[in-house]
Amino acid sequence: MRPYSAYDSDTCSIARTLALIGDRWTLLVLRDVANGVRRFDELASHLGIARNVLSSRLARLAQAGLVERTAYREPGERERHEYRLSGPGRELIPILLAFMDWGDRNLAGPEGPPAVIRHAGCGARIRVALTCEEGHELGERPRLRMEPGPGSKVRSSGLPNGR
Amino acid sequence: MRPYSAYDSDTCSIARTLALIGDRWTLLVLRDVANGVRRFDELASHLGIARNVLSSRLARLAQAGLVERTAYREPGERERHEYRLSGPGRELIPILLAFMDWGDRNLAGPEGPPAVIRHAGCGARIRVALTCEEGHELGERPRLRMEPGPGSKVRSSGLPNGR
DNA sequence: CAGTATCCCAAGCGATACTG
DNA sequence: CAGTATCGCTTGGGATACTG
Repeated sequence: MRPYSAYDSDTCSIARTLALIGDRWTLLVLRDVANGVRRFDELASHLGIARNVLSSRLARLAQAGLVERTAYREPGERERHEYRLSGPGRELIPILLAFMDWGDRNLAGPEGPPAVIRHAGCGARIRVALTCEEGHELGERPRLRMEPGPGSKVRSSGLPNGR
Repeated sequence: MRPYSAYDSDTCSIARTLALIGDRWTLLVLRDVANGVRRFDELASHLGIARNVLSSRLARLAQAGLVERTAYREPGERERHEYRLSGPGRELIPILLAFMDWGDRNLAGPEGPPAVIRHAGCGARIRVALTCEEGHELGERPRLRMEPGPGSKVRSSGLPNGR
């Protein structure tokens, strides 16, 4: 069986996702949009991001289909635009919550976490968990095994340095 | 009730975590280390990362306590070093799996996912899921509510632009 | 093999000015 | 208000050379 490093690093869902949203600002933009910050200026002001950068991030997210840019008009007002998560965009929420969970546990001060996520229906806290499709409980230190999938790609090691 | 944008953007577990591991390479380094790639040269070669950058990332991760750098010596060999995830580092695994899950669903080609994670015990696939502490099932589009926690911080809007 | 140090470049970012 | 365009800088990163 091949070692992990025999497989191409870029042909990996983590690497691919990172290439799309793995820069300094994108995840924070998505966090804000997920929390109902919908207008350009409000995003810019809350995040403290440069306007051109925000513009380019929103454009990329819209093109990738993670965010929808829609026009609307409140009575008496002129037309405005707003940004919302699309379907695939909402599927990113576990990523945001996984970051939040880790930060809460490892980087929060003694006061406690800066924010709490609750189930809107019952008010209980939401957590990110790993589940086994057989239904087994996975404790704190689950034993995982990674194996190549159908889309795996072995590294073409023709070049001198194996790249 | 204050809108989300009234709270400081940096005082957020997502922002804090991102400040630590949210650059172009760190998560990939962690992915490799989590998969048993333990030696410097193997990491450098597999990732295609510049050696100085790898060096600085590993140093930061070691200092933050996410990765442990240990010396060891195989019989007859000279001393070597290896990198492994520490306890807090292993807690990052849900983040990695959340990225992987999203990429599998949204960025994989028709062949299927490049890799599969299984429960070492039973061989069933592992998924990332959101759970409610009351035990409610959370479907595809769970209704979540974010509320300020004890460590929340309202934006100090003394400056002209509200920063 | 396992790094560290140096050099240089380019992407990414911030500030600002401008347009609908 | 909601962006786009331009400019200049800073920093992250790549290549390479060097040391234990």
